[in-house]
Amino acid sequence: MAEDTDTIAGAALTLKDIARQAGVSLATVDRVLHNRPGVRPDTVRRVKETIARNAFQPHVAAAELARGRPRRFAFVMPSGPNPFMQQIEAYLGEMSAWLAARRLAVELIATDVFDASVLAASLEALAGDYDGVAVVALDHPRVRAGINDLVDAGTRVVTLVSDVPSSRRHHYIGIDNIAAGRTAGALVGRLVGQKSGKVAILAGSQGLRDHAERIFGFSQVMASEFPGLGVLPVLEGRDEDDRSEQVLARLFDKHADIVGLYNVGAGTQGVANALSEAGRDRQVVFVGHDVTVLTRRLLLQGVMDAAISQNPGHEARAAVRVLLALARGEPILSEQEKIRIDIVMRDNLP
Amino acid sequence: MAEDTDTIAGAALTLKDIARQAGVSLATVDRVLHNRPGVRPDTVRRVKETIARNAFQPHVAAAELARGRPRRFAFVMPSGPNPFMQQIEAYLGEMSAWLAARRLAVELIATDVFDASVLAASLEALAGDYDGVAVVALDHPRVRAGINDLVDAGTRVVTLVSDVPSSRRHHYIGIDNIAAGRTAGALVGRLVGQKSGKVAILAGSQGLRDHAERIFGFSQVMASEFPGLGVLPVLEGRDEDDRSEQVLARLFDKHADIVGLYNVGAGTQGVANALSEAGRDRQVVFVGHDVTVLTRRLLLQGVMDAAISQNPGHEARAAVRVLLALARGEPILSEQEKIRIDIVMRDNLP
DNA sequence: CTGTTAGCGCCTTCAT
DNA sequence: ATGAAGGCGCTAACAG
Repeated sequence: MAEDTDTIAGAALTLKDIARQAGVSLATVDRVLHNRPGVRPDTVRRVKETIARNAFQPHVAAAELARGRPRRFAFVMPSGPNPFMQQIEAYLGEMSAWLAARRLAVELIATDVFDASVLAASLEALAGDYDGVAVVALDHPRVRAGINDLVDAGTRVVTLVSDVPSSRRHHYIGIDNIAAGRTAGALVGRLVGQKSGKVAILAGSQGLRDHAERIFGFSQVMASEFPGLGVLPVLEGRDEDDRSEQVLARLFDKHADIVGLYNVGAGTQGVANALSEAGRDRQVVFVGHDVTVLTRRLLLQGVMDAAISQNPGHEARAAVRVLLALARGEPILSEQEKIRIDIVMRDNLP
Repeated sequence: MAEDTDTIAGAALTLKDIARQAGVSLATVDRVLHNRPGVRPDTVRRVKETIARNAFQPHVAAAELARGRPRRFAFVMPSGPNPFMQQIEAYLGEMSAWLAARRLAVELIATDVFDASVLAASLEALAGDYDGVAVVALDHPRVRAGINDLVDAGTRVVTLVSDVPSSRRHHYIGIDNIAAGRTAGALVGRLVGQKSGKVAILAGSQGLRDHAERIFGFSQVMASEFPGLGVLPVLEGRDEDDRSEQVLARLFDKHADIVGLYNVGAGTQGVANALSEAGRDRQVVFVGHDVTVLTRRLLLQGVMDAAISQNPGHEARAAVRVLLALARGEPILSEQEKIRIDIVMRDNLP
């Protein structure tokens, strides 16, 4: 019986064992383990060595139990009725039993995240009350300062969906929007195939960092790989259905040779309306973002050809896990927490 | 400041609180909590009611600590040098610190999973020694019996990558292969575009359940949505490079009008060789499975157009998490543990 | 600077 | 059928 066994992780030493081996007390090992002051340098060295030699891992369950007080995390989210954000909140809700069993309290804080001073004020108000904060952040100097202040106060901070790379946040939970735009471009180009013609881009606003990045990636690919397809100037629909429909309708009137359409943000219903009223919903290759009830239906109907998606459930859970790992001082499983750019077509709808 | 707060999970009751409220002792509550015998029916009812009324959640950390003995999980994996399986094993290795901190021991057991009696024997040998078993299973009556015996003995069992739906395994960690085949079909069809011609299918063996299912899904989509593309009879390459190259070379000789190619299993290097030697690596739309060093390179080179992938890291972690949740009696976050069918193209390579 | 000690909340014998 | 009591491994006072 060709059998071969290999064990991953087995050890079971305790703090006490380390203390004995190093010739010190429990408390001293604990101090070293948490880089707390009050230990002579060479004692530190001796203890660290013993820990390393034994590949000692403190038992998280014991540590958690001994802490006493529960951990509190805050999620600072946009106050408007954004379906994607609502999905994230819903998935947090699904975790409630999981959270309760670990004595973790998650609080949702709704704010106008598009107003830098309001958002910054909300962040300031959190100081000291939470072990960790996840925030859908606007990239603005005041917000950056707010984040940095929290970090300085010892709070763990992760940015969610929208990043502030220049801040000292511990982690970003979200996708690379430039790559997402490139992916959209490759799909539009490939799905259009041999045909030549024009490609339209509709964004919420080019002032939004994520939209701008997606457009950048999209244009990059179109220019370098599909030079036969002319890209029309970017339209703005403010992520609203009505406005999106109007600007697109006007565009369809002007150009009869549109073969592809990239919707960078929301306003999807408006896009679908404009396409069907122009009678072009089957001819134009239409790629957009996120899987919602609406995009799901459009994909099934064949109106939409592909959706670029970031998994909201994954983002919700990753944010909690990363905040928890940071708070505990545990390593982060980076491959697990990385948010992928999903290509969703009709047959692999989740 | 438009601010609104909402708390998810807050409680912090303990077993003792429940005991006092129900007018019984700690031990009795514990018995009820774990459906252990030795409690009068109406006491059970009273305690359960108190638990429900307070939405009481036992603290996992305390439970884990009190158990004393560590948990042992076994992963029964194919013994051959399969790159995909090696990836799963590597990701398990990456979790070792995480596992150690939770006093979980994971053991890899290499077996000839393609021989039903050998696999069944391996499973039998595990009885009683493990809290949970993950197995890459062949769908065969003897294997099914082996799985059921383990389940009956109280071991938690999950099937990994390859399922035995008729067994009583607690969970399947893997993708829906029919949907994966459909996704491949939709991609080949859409990427071929206007051109007409023939589509080739290369599988390892049609006797393998997952390969058969993928072919089924693929053919379904081709027939219903791309009737203009003729599907050639399925070739078999035994997942070997040499053989795959040979059978494809012969096919390319016979048919000058091949526009699409679906590689259902492994042997990818052979496929690439055959394509380039026939000078058709840029004209034929080539879709295959899994992201490996090789398929990654082929995607970047433009030889391969898309890879259908199941995330091996996700599968490894999901298997561990599900076994752990089952062992603890915790609910499973089904959306988290579901393995998605990933479409990977050049621009969204992970 | 270092050690001692009392829990954290639950599980598990062992009594009753 | 039920209860009492001792730990599991770590943290956090408090002593020295």
